[in-house]
Amino acid sequence: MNPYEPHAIERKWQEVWEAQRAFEVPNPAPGAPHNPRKRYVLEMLPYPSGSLHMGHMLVYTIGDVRAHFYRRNGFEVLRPMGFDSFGLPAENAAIKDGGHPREIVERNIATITRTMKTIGWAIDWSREVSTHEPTYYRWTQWLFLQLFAAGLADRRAAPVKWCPNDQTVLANEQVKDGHCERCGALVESRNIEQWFFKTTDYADQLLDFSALDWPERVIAAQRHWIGRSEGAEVTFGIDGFDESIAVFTTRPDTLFGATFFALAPEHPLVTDLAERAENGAEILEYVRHAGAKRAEERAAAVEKTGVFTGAYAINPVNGERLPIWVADYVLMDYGTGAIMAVPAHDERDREFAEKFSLPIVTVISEDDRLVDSESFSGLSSAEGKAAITAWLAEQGKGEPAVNYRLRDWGFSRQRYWGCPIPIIHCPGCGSVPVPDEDLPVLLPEIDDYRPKGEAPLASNEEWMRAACPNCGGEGRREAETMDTFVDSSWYFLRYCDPHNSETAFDRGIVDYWGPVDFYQGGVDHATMHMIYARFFQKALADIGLVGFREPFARFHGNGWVQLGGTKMSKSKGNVVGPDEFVAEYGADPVRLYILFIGPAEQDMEFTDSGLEGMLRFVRRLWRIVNEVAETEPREGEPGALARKAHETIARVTDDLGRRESFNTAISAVMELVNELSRDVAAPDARFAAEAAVSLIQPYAPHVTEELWTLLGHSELWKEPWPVADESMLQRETVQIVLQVNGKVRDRIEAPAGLSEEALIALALGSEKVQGFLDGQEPRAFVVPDKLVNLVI
RNA sequence: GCCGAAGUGGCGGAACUGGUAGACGCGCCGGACUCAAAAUCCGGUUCCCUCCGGGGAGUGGGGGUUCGAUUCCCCCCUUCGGCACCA
Repeated sequence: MNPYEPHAIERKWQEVWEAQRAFEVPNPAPGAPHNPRKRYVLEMLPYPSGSLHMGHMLVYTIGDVRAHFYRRNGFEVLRPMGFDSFGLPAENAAIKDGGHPREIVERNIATITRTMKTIGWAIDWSREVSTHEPTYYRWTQWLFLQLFAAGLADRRAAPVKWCPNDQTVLANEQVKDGHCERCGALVESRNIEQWFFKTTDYADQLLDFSALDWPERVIAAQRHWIGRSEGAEVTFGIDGFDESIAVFTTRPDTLFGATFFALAPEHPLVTDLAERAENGAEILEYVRHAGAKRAEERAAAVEKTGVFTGAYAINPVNGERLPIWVADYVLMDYGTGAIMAVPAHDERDREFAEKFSLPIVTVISEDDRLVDSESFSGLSSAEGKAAITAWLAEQGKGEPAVNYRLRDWGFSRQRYWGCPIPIIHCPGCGSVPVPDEDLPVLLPEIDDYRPKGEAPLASNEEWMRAACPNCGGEGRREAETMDTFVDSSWYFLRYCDPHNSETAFDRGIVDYWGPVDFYQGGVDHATMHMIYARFFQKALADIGLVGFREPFARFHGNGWVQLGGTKMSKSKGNVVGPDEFVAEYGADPVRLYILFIGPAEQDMEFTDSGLEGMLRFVRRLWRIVNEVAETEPREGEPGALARKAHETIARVTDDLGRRESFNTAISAVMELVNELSRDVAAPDARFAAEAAVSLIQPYAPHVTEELWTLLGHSELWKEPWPVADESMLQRETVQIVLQVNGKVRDRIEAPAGLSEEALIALALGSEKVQGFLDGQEPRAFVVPDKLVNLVI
């Protein structure tokens, strides 16, 4: 028997696969219909901002097991790979380590690719793309222009989040707890002109998850992020003035309980009111003070603050005068920036009312009925909402309204390392698209790309000057670049047709492969990438570029891989990559172990001793299969071992297919190997060995390929997935558990398929059972072939 | 505060449809092999009691449904994750 030498074996088979282009898959002929026997297996593409970590090891091994499993089950499997190489992660890494982002990124891509190949993942490398390559971002620009032409992208002034450290605007989605999602700096609010995608146009469509097989936690996160609220927009007059102010409320049923009115400090009416107020200076001082506060501070304020304007709003339902306050707990960028305050039924309004001794009027009773609400009294809260909204509409003082928490996606960045926005600003014609034939707008080389608060490209005067494509006059290029999430919003479409130089992708090819059947990645992208990509897909479908509206039919989130009890992170310096482990143990044991630790969707702890245990298993498998190959089997009928092998085939097939339970499939094969090890000369030992090797192949493709050869076969990766023989799953005898009053008292072997009566008779015949019956006549509950419970 | 996920041996976890709780692995204990060790192999390993036949308890806590509950229902506790002055 040769010793198990993982590195030699792995190199050998990787070379065979590469020479055979084993995992490349051709595109369909033009006009081919959608293929139901295809599987698009995809994992989120990596940022090449460093090397691979154990989280990548997990994600891509999950995808790899799926790719092998479905390929061997006769599906045409598309399993591509690429790099999300533009954007802040790569640029910040470049700034930190010195050098040009392109050099850093391309060096990292080379390193990562090498690692991926030593791990032996079954990737179609012919489809590799990197988002920073002009051949890719040309089409990112082109798709942007399609959305721009469709009115789904525009440039306008709006309140946005600004990271003072990264010196750029951030999308709402990229702010976590008031801090920059990338660098952790406290984020500021600014009102500046920005490029937006109109994600809010798709808010309702994005709330439709009916076609998606996604984990509840991810759907819940998106639903909450989009945050649809139904209610009414109500118009309040202002006593003594012509102006009126609209408010949004989800509780029109509480309108009779409004006791004051509040405006956000940024509300345009505040300056008007301040001019006419005796305490105008005080009001303006409050506004200035509130504006200086960061959003985080404002939210964290322990006490409500505000200032009275001296003006009064008129409650449209009863004509009551409500004092108008300015208060910074009212946000300008939600609803209308003004609220009717109902302290009895809103906690924040109550706090404010208590602080400033404003009245509190209860209008909803304990049993959820309207009280003190004139003719509406007695209605339930739900009825009241409808009735009051209808009445307001009749009077022209309000209408039903819906508000969303979701904001439009601000996607322009004041940074260098990103896809240039292909727009020329012309004093006469406005924002003019760069014509298709002039794409891509290449990202120019510049010396100083560090963030400086305005777009670095703006300092390249030569590049900035461009003729207006419309009038030929002197224009200036858009100097901002796109958020990296734009690049990753369509990469899965480009993978389908990666070398197309005529267009971003051929619709027929994309419709053939799409949507992604299995998407795998971190749930931390639930409210960022996963929303943006859904928006893109829907927009592109409406433009007519694709024929399906959801990019990822199925999604599975994976947990964090922890090492040494703490979450691995660069800042803690405890990141150990797969490279080291693979170099020491070989790829197969690491691949097996990362999936064996526990359920893939849960956080897991990667331990050296656990990995060594897996190495033991692989060596054991090696030894036992070798012994089987070298041993002449005894003559005889297939018996218990063959049955165990068929049971294992059934279990592993179910685990990898329906259940997506990758850890238990390994356990099942271990059981089979344990059984086989007890008798390598059994008549069915060879069958059991072949089953074990074949079933574990998706996890450990190298060692199983070698063992498969040893067993006298070839090319296991092409071998059809084994099928369990149903007749072998039927046992002739079964173990019957005998219970008395629900407690196990005996276990007996009995022929399978006995009637209830026969089983009861057997149970009563057990001496142990008799001892617990005290001679009484029991009632019996029977689970055929399994259990008899006798109750006295 | 709201939403989501989860609590099972010393540890990671298994038990899929209400039917043998603890598969598989780590760790630990014992044995074989060895001059010895490592490696490997074999056996044991939820806890408590035991006259060694066995008996009792047990899946975060409390209640309920059921012949029977890790699994279903109600209440509570804890941990992790998302969102959070969103009217």
